[in-house]
Amino acid sequence: MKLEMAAKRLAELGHETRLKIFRYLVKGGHQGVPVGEIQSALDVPGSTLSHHITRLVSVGLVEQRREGRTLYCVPQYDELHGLIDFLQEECCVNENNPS
Amino acid sequence: MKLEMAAKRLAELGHETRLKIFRYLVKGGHQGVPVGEIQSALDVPGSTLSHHITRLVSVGLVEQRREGRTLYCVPQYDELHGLIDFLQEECCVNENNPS
DNA sequence: AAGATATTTCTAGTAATATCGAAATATATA
DNA sequence: TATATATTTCGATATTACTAGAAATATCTT
Repeated sequence: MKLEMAAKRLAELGHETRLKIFRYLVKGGHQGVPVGEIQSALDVPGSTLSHHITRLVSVGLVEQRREGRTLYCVPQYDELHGLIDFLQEECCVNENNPS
Repeated sequence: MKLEMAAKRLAELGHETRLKIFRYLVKGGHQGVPVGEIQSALDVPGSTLSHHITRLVSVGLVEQRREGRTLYCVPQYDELHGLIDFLQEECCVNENNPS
């Protein structure tokens, strides 16, 4: 993952409401969670929720799938793991080797 | 880790310059890296760099240790791992169990 | 003490983000 | 077609963050 993308994703997760949303999705599993369920579970006004979900989608951490009137939000586990790997990349390779 | 703290830490990492700084520190190991080395390695103006380091310190992702005129920045690996664990906590526990 | 080195604080202009009610859109059902 | 449900878009305001030059502080050396 490029640093720019990693920073964007971390920034989106770095907001209490969005982090709550994302964790709720991660907990929910691969089938995804309807927007309406997130709304009642987390008690966020619709317009605010929609804004935050749009941002998570915009950086690829969430995708959406429509079934009739219901929009499911699906967390992108691969991107999450890529982000985690990025944070630990080259960990300590310069330990005791001051450049 | 509380959600509020996790969000704060993610937000600080969600900035290109700060993420570069933090990764440089993570790579550098437990002894830490002098501010001046970060400055020349990443080519950031001193006042800007100081501002970003202060923010990383303020959320506990970095600590500092002074040796004479030199300030070493030490990444807090435990906090990083705590953050990573937080992101994966309860992963998929509701898979196929719509509430 | 004077000068050099390392880093921070101050300051201010600019830009980005958060919030949520109201209105709009999309889809289903009667 | 009319109504209900699900979700988004619009719009306006308020708050917070980014940047970097200049000045200040801290420590070391001579």
